[in-house]
Amino acid sequence: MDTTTATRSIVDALTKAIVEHRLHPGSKLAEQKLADHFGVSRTLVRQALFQLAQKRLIRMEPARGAFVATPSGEEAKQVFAVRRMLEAEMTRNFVRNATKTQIQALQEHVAQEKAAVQRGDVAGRTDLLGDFHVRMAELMGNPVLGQILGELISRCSLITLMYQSDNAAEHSAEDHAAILKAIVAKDETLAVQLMEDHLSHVEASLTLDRKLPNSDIAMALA
Amino acid sequence: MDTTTATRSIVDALTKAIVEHRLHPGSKLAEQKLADHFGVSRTLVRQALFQLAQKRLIRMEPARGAFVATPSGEEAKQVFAVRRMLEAEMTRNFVRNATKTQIQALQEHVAQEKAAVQRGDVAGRTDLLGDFHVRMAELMGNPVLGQILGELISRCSLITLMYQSDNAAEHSAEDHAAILKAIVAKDETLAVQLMEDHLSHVEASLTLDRKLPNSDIAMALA
DNA sequence: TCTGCAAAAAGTGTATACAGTTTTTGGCTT
DNA sequence: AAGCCAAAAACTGTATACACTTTTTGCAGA
Repeated sequence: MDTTTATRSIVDALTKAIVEHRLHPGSKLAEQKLADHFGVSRTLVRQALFQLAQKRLIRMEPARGAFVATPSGEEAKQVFAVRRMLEAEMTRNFVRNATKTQIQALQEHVAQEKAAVQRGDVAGRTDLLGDFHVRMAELMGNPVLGQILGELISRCSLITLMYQSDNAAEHSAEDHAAILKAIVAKDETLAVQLMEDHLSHVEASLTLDRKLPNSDIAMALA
Repeated sequence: MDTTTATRSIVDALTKAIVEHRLHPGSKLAEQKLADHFGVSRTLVRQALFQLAQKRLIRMEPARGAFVATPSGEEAKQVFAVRRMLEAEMTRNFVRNATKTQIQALQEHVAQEKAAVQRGDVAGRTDLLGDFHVRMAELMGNPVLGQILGELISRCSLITLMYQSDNAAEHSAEDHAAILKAIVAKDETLAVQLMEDHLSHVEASLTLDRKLPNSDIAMALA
């Protein structure tokens, strides 16, 4: 197993746990415990933690260790702002250049989303809803964009968990379907508009102005 | 010295060396040599290398070590595409929201660029030309955007080195001045257009279709 | 019972050791 | 002289050791 693979699997496992909300914002991530759990030494765990810190999914405090990140409302707004910038243009390019096969791939994806929503599969739904955006980026043949968006979307999962007020996320699947419809109709302006609206809706459904939602509390309970 | 600080200074030193072209694409970065040079153990060097790998400034090959990255022409195009997406919108927002103080800050920056160009300070010039864009992002009060752009711009430094045909970079200072003029005039459309053109010019000045410019050669000579 | 403090426990930060792999070296054959 | 193979050197990947810091524990005193 080459060096990246071992570390990579730890990064992936922790990312999944954070994004799927099995690890709560503010939780302590003790190196030895993780090492025992994964059956490796602290060395590999530390490598993984540094990578997660760079992706802003955790934060590291000197001599105190790693904690699941607790993004501020400010940061949340910034993340959404960047997403709107990227995804509006991405959508525009997609309408212009997408092949039938690519559109079909997205249609299948949206169908999967609907299925997950209908059977009440929360974890799968969250996964798929985020993947819709990453998928689109990848289909555009721009992995650089795809990776950046992927990281922003991971951060959004954390943000959503921390600030979600109602479960507006359920409407996302419908938003995606509407966007796709505009894409099929080659209506560039509408598709872009719907994408921007979609992201704004998600952001608006959060109560980003809440005062330190639960970071201290979560840490106290950890 | 907390853990991040030691590693951070190594990351910064290596980033600077790569961006300023003192380390050429494809060069081997042997851990022990770096450790000796910085007066630390391989542990900290490895941490730094992993961070640089995540920023795509180096690549790590299993059991073979770290090498200064040799981005492909494809990747270069993708990086520029993402930059255009982000910076077009950034410019638009800047025109709308920038305060006089912020505009003044940019004007001073452009003046510094001109000075560096006139006195033939290549290293300083390269630095400042990239910083113009990062500065603008930071002035917008969006550090998330600033960090992403900063990383893209670092990658562009590498790309520019690998593929630059003529020294069109010298025109960048003029481009910046023109963009700023449009910003001062509050001409949103023009400013955005000039920014897009500027990035396209830089990209066009590169010969991205060259076949593996020098990666093998550089590695052979390393 | 509550506060304060010191000792112990747990945890992080860095260096080093060691196993396994890749690269280099040097001589042997053709 | 060129090519090839084996031994040596160099290097990476992971674990462990150890110093130092933070947190917890438990007891003494008010």
